[in-house]
Amino acid sequence: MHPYLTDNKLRKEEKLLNKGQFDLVFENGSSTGNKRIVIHWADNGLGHPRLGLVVSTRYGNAVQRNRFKRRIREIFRTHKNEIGARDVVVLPSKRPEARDSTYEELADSFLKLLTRIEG
RNA sequence: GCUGUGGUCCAGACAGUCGCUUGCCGGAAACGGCGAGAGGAAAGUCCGGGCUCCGUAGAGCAGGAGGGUUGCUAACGGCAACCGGGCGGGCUUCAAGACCCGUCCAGGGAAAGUGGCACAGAGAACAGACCGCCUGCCUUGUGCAGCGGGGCGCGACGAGGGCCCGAAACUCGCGCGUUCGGCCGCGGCUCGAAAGAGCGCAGGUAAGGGUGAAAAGGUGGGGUAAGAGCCCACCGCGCUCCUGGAGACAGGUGCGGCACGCCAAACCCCCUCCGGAGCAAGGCCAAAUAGGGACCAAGGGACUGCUCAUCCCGCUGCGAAUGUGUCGCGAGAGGUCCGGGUAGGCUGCUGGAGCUGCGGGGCAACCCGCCGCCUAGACGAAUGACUGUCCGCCUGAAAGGGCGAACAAAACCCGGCUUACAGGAUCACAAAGACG
RNA sequence: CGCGGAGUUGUCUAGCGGCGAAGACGCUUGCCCCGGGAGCAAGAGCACGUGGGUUCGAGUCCCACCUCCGCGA
Repeated sequence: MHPYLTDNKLRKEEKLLNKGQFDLVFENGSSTGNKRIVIHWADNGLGHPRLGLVVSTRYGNAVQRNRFKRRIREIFRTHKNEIGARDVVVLPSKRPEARDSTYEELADSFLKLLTRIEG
């Protein structure tokens, strides 16, 4: 068991921090999504998952974009030992439902997509 | 009291759990403990500054910005007070002006130059005679009034038309009003085959009609052939002088009979201001690789504009028994240090034109003094999730249920402006004048 | 952070301060054809991003705002 999986923290090492790390996921990984969020993932061989977030300005203003990122971060933090050793990049869907989703709806979507990835 | 306008303030509160960024403390580290952690607009990036680097003798040209006055300010296109003007209202009055109240104003210059003023109208910027009015002349030229048509304007009008409804334009009709002028007829004359053309001439006159956004001062009186600032009074306007004011300006005397239409958010002129770039500025530390320089080690030369490559001599190793010389073969071509500098890291980075309270100055904007306080500093970029109590709002008869992120998030820092915003608190004003 | 440009019918563009805002494509109807396309003819079409201001008069000039596109570090 990797030590990062024994707690509920979210360190800087558990995030994607530069363009190279993002590009690896987009070029070598797979993707799936529903009407609220889209997930790209790829195995990273580190023994723990890492999270990346991409939210374009088309999603909304700065407050709405930050709120989306914080909620996804919270969901990732509380479920990170169910994801496996993967890099995961989460984007909001372009569908209008994505814009005013509640925290429960986002968490529900994320966990459903997670089972699809495991399968 | 209601309502409206403007200013100021708040932007649910408290407690807890799991997390995020950061300061201090402990620790070798992992990590732990204690504390701090978005806004009134942080936004738009529309102005102005600080700060940093670069440039710079001084001045000007070009370009850009501003524009009543005085003040405030680090500065401003900001703010305050005042001045002037427009609009609306009140009072007085026949009506206005003056006076009072509210509100708005990018509010220098059109007597420096250039340019524009469509349509209508006779004439539109050293104006202009269409009708009318007046005078004179002749070859005496639609007599006057009216009615109708046509034209034009108006209409909670009708029909058509019309994007779903319903308007507008447009067409037709109806009604009302209006029309300088034969634009036409009732209704003429001359010329001409007809179509059609014409139906006094020369002057004066800017009062009247009519067009227009605007017609070249207004009202009243005198005057005249009719008229006219032609003359006079008042008002307006311009100029001189005097007085008051810090000034914009205001008041007054005198003069001028009117010159100076409007547009500078048209070119332009005048005055004032502006060197450029921006924290990805700038500074410090500084890997790998490549390249530069110096010294040491053996390097030097030829070729070439220079470099590489190539060639020659030399060095080092091996071989020809050995030494000197000579010949052959092969290999090596490095080490140390220095500076620039990329990735990366650190810094700039938050204590400041700072905030609070009290006192003082000023009509105010704002300024001065003293006490106290420290209040975000991230960099794929920190505030999220959940629970409870109270509070507010919505719904409901109640119990209960729902909502509480409305707008919108620092990115070097300030001062403004502009724009967005659920709801709440609070203060000021609402007059002049009249009535009770 | 610093800048630039553009918003005019369904689409793409014109448009001296004075209009019923113009053109092409598209659309509708008719002719032609067995039918379609092309061609010819006729026709319809309430488009000046929003709000103020200057002016007698604004699509045009000025100011503020909104939206979109683009550039530099």
